[in-house]
This record gives sequence, structure tokens and C-alpha cells, in this order.
Amino acid sequence: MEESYDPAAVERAAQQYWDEHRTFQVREEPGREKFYCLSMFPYPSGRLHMGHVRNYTIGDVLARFMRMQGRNVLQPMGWDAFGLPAENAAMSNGVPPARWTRQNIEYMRKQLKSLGFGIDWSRELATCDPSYYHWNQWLFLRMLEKGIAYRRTGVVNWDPVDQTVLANEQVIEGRGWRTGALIEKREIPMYYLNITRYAEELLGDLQQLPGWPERVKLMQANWIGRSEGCEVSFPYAPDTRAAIGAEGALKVFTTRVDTLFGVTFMAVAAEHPVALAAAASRPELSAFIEECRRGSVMEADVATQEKKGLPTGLHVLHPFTGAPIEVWVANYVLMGYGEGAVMGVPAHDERDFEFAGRHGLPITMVVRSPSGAYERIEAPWISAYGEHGITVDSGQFSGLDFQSAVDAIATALEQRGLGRKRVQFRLRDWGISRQRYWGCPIPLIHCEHCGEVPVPDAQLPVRLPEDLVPDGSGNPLGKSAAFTHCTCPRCGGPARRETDTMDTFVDSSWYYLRYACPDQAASMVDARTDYWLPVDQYIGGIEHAILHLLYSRFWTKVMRDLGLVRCAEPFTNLLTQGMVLNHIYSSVGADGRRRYYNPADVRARRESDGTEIFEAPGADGKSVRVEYGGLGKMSKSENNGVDPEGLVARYGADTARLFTMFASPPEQTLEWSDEGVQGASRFLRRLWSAVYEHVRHGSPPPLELAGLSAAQRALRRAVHQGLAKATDDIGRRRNFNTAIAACMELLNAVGRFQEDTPAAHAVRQEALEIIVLVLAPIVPHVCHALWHALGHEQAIVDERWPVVDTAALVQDTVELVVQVNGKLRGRIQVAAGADEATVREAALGEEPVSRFVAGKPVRKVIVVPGKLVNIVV
RNA sequence: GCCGACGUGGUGGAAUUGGUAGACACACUAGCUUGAGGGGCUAGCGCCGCGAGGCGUGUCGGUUCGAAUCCGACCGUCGGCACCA
Repeated sequence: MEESYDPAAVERAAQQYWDEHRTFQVREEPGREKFYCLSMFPYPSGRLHMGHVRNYTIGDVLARFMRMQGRNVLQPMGWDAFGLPAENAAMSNGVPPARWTRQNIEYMRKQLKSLGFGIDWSRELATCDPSYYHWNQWLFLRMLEKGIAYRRTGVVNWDPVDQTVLANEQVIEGRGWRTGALIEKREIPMYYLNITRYAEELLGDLQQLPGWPERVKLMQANWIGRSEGCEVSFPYAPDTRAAIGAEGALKVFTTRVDTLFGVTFMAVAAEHPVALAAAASRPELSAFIEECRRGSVMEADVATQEKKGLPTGLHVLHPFTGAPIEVWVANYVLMGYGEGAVMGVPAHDERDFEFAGRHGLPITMVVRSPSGAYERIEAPWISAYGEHGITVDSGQFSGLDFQSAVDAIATALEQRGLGRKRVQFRLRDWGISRQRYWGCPIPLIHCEHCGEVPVPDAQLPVRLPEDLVPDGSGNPLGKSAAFTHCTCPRCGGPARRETDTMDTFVDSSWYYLRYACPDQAASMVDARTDYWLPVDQYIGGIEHAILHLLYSRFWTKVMRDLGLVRCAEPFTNLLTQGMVLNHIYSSVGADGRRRYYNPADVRARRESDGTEIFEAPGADGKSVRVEYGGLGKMSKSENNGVDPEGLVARYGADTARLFTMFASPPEQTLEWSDEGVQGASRFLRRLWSAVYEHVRHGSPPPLELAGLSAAQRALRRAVHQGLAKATDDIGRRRNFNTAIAACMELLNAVGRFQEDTPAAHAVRQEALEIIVLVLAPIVPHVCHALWHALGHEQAIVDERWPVVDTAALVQDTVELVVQVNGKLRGRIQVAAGADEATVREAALGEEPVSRFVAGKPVRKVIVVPGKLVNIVV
């Protein structure tokens, strides 16, 4: 064994061993319990970032831990390889997205390997490979057959200069990011997946996921947004019938049909047919609709924008009183939600209240507060106005509580054919069409005679040409005759291929299934998924808590219904790791633009008056005063990233892994700290020299438990207590930081243990072995070396997790804390099994305690066995 | 705006079921090591107080013998909001 720790040499040797022995290649072993450990696959952006390191280290620790528990562990890796960044890179440097992506994959795979993750690389896949996206297309066609996939129009951001569709992130303050042009909403035909058909099941099955964080399940439940309410039709008044040119009714959905008699106006979305009909004769309305059309499609913008509206001059009739109600166009009503129209009840809905106040609309109170919180409705709004109560001034429905009113009104509406009870979901169908090049082609052909024709299975996959370079002006696929020109599979005539590609969420909705059988050329998945699925542990960022996870759950259920997989839920346990943060430093240059400085380049200095200032080398090499902007997610835009590669080069992979696991528990944010990294490195060096010092004295005799000294017994107790804690921390709690802290305490205890007899040597050997075994999943390379140094032939990766010796935990006496009136006043030592009377007497006799109790009657004594005594006086 | 989380020393964090607040580390201070480079070791380290002791987990209130933990209100920070992945 070398005297000093050389991470580079140690890591090279360990990685070489795992490679040569194909340590992490696994196959199905029907008799053996499996553990499928999956981390969210990365987008191949070019280089690994610390978020990846954190994510994959968590996965690797669990995978290696479960392997030591004897499980058949699958830990695969792949690439979420389609997406917008490849197109952006192509636009700025002219390299085709395919080449850029594949180069990035090569580089990042090397980086992943350098970190020593125990991955079965024989299963690697990339979603841009035709052998993968073939099955996106195949399943899309099955969905089309079952009516799960369908076509309708959808709203997109349209850049009129580039003649192209933009992603939300490409729209900055209403303008295109490249052109600066005002973005319009435009309706275009798109393909949708009918996820709402599964809404009830997606919601209900959340209860079958005890291994998911509550907050994620809650977010999903809110996203699905099941609400029970009532559909109500307001028949068109004659003016509306005339404007539209037909009979009909304005349909709304409401959860508060008990307030139906408080309706004083109706509000419809700008795109609603009634709005469009009214606009024909009203220029100011048509201008307003145009303004709404230019507005953002994002919910956050819609919810925060000023609530504006304009009357249409048209009316609908109240379903019971027949009174005319004016229809308004409002920018807070969205065509995509519900019916694109709402009934306005300003007395009992805050948003309607605000709208009515602004436009001078009447407010009619129709619910009385059961607690008497209000007598009439007046500004400002108080939340009691929106609470359930007893109906008033509601004709035959007056005097009813909420539920009775809803039931009675719904029944009456149904009798008149003007409404019914209905469940409404907030969840909308999943639009998967993207007007982009670097994605999976949608396998359809448009024929003048036959219309929309699916590509026959035998012609799949529809291959994406890989030599195109997007220039920002629309989808290059549309300009590629070689791609678009085809023959109609039905009539054989000339036809045009669909140029839209699929949302990349499609790619990531089933990759975890394909890992079970990546070499299967004849089908999407095969029986091997029955062995490996569901994923036992899924690990990824909290930012995917809703969309990716919901889409994957949906996709799995569709595949189950098609008989392709057996499981209904793909991920049994979910761990959502927090973001990696670092400090942000910036300065505003002479040109008025803000520049960001990497924290590694910033130096802190104290002015003579004690204020702290920060400086960094500027572009010209001269020192620039920079301001501190707090902590933020590591990002390119704020230049506060830490490059994992440099970290590994400087300290080794084990230090990088140890720091990311030690700095905070996995679900919380992780704050970067160079000093913390050095601390991690120092600990590994101390561990190394502790083992070095120990083995220098030769191999110890076998451990004899009889006749150990008190200090030896104390060390063994500490070791087995620490082992029990670390096992629970990793295996159940998934708190790696406290497991590492336990190991640090043990190493400190070993350092304090000074005995030098053969028996002491044996006890120390046991202690060091347990520390090394416990740390092996976290810092596998150094433990690989230390395990051999401790005299073992077998590689530590193939060892079993150590077992707690419960006999070592037994104590003769225990320390109890003594409180007087809940305040800590002393400590006592009592025999482990002492009865309450003994404990009580010992507590009252203890010096500082007796002083606080003296002269006062003892009212109560609470004894918590093994913990504390509280004397109440 | 809506939904979700978080808030504890100078710093990251620990306290797992309501029972010793601050484990473990970082930083800092002092000392040792004649190995002064990002080396090693020892000790100290919540705040106030000479001390006895008092105070202390974002703020205010409540429940309890006992609250960082439970309840209510408020303040602040962060994440998601459907075409970033």
C-alpha cells in the first residue's frame, strides 16, 4: 500500500477492474430479486454539469448499496438526444444537429465513466437513433387506431419575420428572441394525445405510490385538477341568434352552480365564436380581440396580467328566469380551458368581483354567510364572500345549503335540457406536434385523394434526414423535397410527408422500458420488461415533478392497455433531488450590459471601514469591482457553474462524489463550496492514512469477543451503532449526508483509540473494515483500494453489506437528562433497566436539580425511559 | 396570480415518533510541528453575562409537563405553471 493517497492512480485501477470484469453488466436471473435503479437520462448538451454529477451519484450510491444487499441491480444510461439546443447550436456554428449531438454524447460518456458510475453500458440508447424512435412512431400509430391520438387545431407562438413557431422560452417579453418581432398567437393543426381519457386513473393511482414524495403527488393531483361541477347552457337571446345566424346556447362549466341566480354577466375568451360574431359589427371589439391574440399563451402571464374586458352587446338568457345577460369578452378566459366561457358571479367569485368592479357591473348576493361574516357584498373583497352558505334570492332554490342547492339546480337544469352534473379536469390533452427539425418524425402522409394516411408499419421508421442545418426560418424538413415527397400508401399517388416532429417528452416517456431490451429489433419491448419493471428507484430533478412523470405514467398505462407491459405504474420509488446552487457575481459595464463572473475568479476583500467588496479580473485583465447577487441555480447565463471535469482532475471522482453527498440531503438544494470540497478531500486522505497506519503493524489476530477491555467494547459499540445508523440512513431514509457524518465520527473514534495490543488491533481492523464497507457505495474507488489493503482478496464491489452485532450495542448504564419545568438542569447515570422510582430518586438527589426543586412541592414527574426525567414544580 | 416547497450559529447542515438544539463538516482563533505550497496535529468556537444564570430555531400568537418539530396568522426565499429539458 502506498503511504499517500493518489486519487488518479486509485481511480484508474478501480475503473479498469470493473471494466475488465464487466462488473455492472447484468441479465435477468428469474430466481433472484432485482433492483432497477434509474436516473433521469441527460440531454447531451456538451458537458456534464454538477446537477448531473449529483443525480448520478445518488443513483450510483443506491445501486451499489443494493448490490451489496445481494440484489441483481440494473443501472442503465442513455441520452435524451432530440431537442431545441441542437438546433440552436446548428444555427450558430453550422454543424448539423446530428453531428453535434453525437459528438456531445461521446464526450459526456467519457465524463460519466471518469466518475466511476456502475452503469451497464451495454444497454446504452439514444432517442435520436432510428432503432429507438421507430417505436415512438409505431406506438403513435397504435394510439391513432385507438383514437388516443387525434388531430385538431392548437395555439402556438408565431414569429411573423422568421415565419416560424417559437417555444415559450424563445419568446421574451412578447417578442421573438432572434428577430425581436411581436409574436402572434396562431392556430394551426396539431396532433394531440388523449391523456384526459386517463385523468381519473392517473389521479386515483397516485394513492398506490407510497414511495413518491407527497409534494410531487400533490402537485400532480393539482395539475390533473379534478373538479365536480355542473355544465350550464345559457340559450342565445334573439340578438345573439341573429349575430351568429343560428339557434344555440352559451355553455359554461361551474363548480358553484348554487350561485346561478347571482350571474350578472357572461365572459368568453377572445377566440370564442360569440366574441367573433360580435366583433364583425364592432371595430373596437375586433381590435381588443386582436390585442388578446397578441398576448401570451402562458398561464403565469394570463393570471398576472390586468383583467380587461369589453362588452359584445350580445345577450344570453338565464336558464331559469329567462332574464337577458350581457356577454363580455375577457382576457382572463382561455379558449383552451373548459368551454372557453364562464358565468360571472361577482358576489361570490373574487375574479368576477374584480371584473365587475372595474366595469361597473351589478353585484347580486345570492348566498348568505352561515357564520354571519357579511350582510351584504361591498368592496373590498373578503374571502368569506366565496365560501359556501345558504342560498337566498334564488327563486324556488332559496334557503338551501350548498350541496342541496347544487343537487336541486342540477336536477332542474337536466329536466330542462340546459345542463347536467359533470366532472371537469384541469388537465388538457397533450399536444405533441412540434414544427421543428430535430425530433422524431410523425409517421403520417398527406394525400390529396386519401387525406391523412398512416405510414404502414413495414415502412417504419420514417427516418429523419441527418444532414440538414436549420437556419431559424421555419422547419428545414419542409424545405427538403427528399423528405416530403412520397407516395400515398393507399392510392399510390404522389403525396406529402408530415413535417412536424414529436415533442421530446414522447422520447422520455418510455426509455426506461427500452433499457430492459435495447437490442430488440422486432418489437418495441419484450418479456424482459416483465422481469425488470417497474423501476424500483427513480432519481431526477424536482423540475420534472409534473410533466415528464405524468406523461410517463400515461404512456405506461397506454402500453399496458395494448398488452405490451404488465405494470400500471412505471416508478415505484421516486427521489427528487434538489438543484445545485452557487454564488452569482456580476457588474454592469460601460455599455450598460450586465456581465457575470465565475465565483472561482472572484476575490473578497475588506475595505478599511469593514465593508466587504468583491473583485474579479475583467476582460482586459484589470480588476473589476463586482456585486454579489446571492445564490442561484448553476447556469451558463449567470456564469456560476463548476466544471465537474476540472474537479475530478484536481481532487478525483471520489472527492467530487463525497462532497455532493455530504453537503446536503439529496432532496434539498446543494450549495457549492470550494472549502467543502477540500474538506471532503481531507477526509479521504485521513481515511487513507488511518488504514495505512493500521496495516503497517501487520495483520491482526481474529477478533475474540470475550475479554475485551472497556475501551475496546466502547469502540465496538460506537462502530455498530454507527453501522446501524448508516444502514438506515442509506437504505431507508436516503440521507447520505448523515451516513457520511456517522463514518466521520467513527474515524475520529478510531483515531482516539490508542490501545496497541493484538486484541485492540483486531477491534481496530473490524472498525476500519466497517467504515470502508459503508463508504464503498459513495467513494467506490478509494474503498476498492483500501479493502485490498486491509487484506481482502475479493473486490469490495462483490462484498456483502456488514451486519450489525446487536450484542455490541448493549450498555450497562444509561445517561438520562433531568429537566425541571422543561429546562435542562442536570444529568444522571442509572442502570439500563432501572425502574421509575429509582430514576425519580436519583434525579431529585442530583445537585443542580435539587437546588431548583428545593422548597417547592413536586407536582408531577415525567419519566421517558432511556431519555429524560422532567420534574414539574 | 395559482400550485408546491423551504427558513436553525459566521457558513453547509444535524436533531428520524413532540423529549439534551447545534451531530458532522467548513470558516475562524490560539497553540504545537523548523515541511511557509491548498501539509499534519491539539484545543476553543450560538448570543449576553465575571459568575450564578438568562436568551435562542424567520415574525407574532396558540396547544403541551415539554415545541425547530403540531395548529393559526404574517414575512421572506426558491421551484413549477403545459413548446427548455
